[in-house]
Amino acid sequence: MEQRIDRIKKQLHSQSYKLTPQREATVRVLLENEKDHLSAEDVYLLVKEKAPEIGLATVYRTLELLNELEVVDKINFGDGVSRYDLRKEGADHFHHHLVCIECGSVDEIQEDLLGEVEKIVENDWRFKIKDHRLTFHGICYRCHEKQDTGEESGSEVKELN
Amino acid sequence: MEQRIDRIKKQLHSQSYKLTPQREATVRVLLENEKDHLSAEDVYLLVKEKAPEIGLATVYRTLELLNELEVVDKINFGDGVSRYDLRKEGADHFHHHLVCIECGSVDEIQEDLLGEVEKIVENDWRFKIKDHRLTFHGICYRCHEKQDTGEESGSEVKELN
DNA sequence: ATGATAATGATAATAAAAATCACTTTATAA
DNA sequence: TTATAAAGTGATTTTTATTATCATTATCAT
Ligand SMILES: [Mn+2]
Ligand SMILES: [Mn+2]
Ligand SMILES: [Zn+2]
Ligand SMILES: [Zn+2]
Repeated sequence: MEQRIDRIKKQLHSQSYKLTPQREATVRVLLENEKDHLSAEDVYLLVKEKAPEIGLATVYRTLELLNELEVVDKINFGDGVSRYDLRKEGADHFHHHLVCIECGSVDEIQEDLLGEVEKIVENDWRFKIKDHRLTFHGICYRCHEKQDTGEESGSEVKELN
Repeated sequence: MEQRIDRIKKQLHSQSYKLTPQREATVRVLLENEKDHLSAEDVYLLVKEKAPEIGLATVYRTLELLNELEVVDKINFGDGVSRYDLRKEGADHFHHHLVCIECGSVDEIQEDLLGEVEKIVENDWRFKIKDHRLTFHGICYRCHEKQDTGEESGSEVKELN
């Protein structure tokens, strides 16, 4: 955790940005919620708990900055807000997502899986890939099991797409 | 074209929706711009040319309806607006996209390419895939060539992500 | 210290999408 | 047909995520 923050600090410095208290608080929230997919508003509310003086604009600016530095990836699941996803350190590809249309859960796939596909795209379409977004929509394993037992779904998720 | 509209008409009727003149005009615009990725506003402006009395709200409602019927797919390239993409008839998967970070062009890949990947996801994550979104960000072949000759990019595209 | 620059927070502005509502068109049934 | 309900429309307002503005504060280099 501390080491991770230190490396982000260095990364900021290398582009002559500073790790201000507000930025650090924001980064900490992201690290502490690594598995989640927080919106700017989500981040704002969480940061406020430890740094109540922070402004929403600063959170937006920080997230934008972290996105430029490729510390976070900005992603849109089609529910009307951008979400910010901490990029795994050293990962050379953005991980993939499984969005459950039943319960709204978002699971992650860290495995690349696209190696062959990307080769084909680069060769056949002469397209130099810099990044990708891959999201599957479907039914997660939890909802499969629930359906078997006829249990309730218990979620309040905005309709996707 | 006419046959396609007829099939969409039947599809609407099968769910007891009507193909009103406004809906037909909207569908025609989508068909005539099949290769583009129009926003609701884009569609509105184009429909107005042939049906000037149409309202923006109706266009939004029609696009939402066509999305439910899986006639169009709603997609977000990270530039702040939803775009509507006519689904190829009989296609059982949503096609993929190549977004050029240099010139903003969006090219399409109709080939599936994900067969093996989806098998792995369904087996290893026990996730029943219903749909997917795959977008590559990078440099298109046109911009590659331009870079060789040092030519100008000539685009005014909102920053992606 | 001093002046320059970067960063912040409050607030206003922007704009895409959704909601509202009066009105019109279409379907249904007496 | 007539009337009654339902579906659809267009103008408009409302919502809300994000961006822009701007005065103030913190940081850095001389
Ligand atoms: Mn993720
Ligand atoms: Mn497309
Ligand atoms: Zn689920
Ligand atoms: Zn290009």
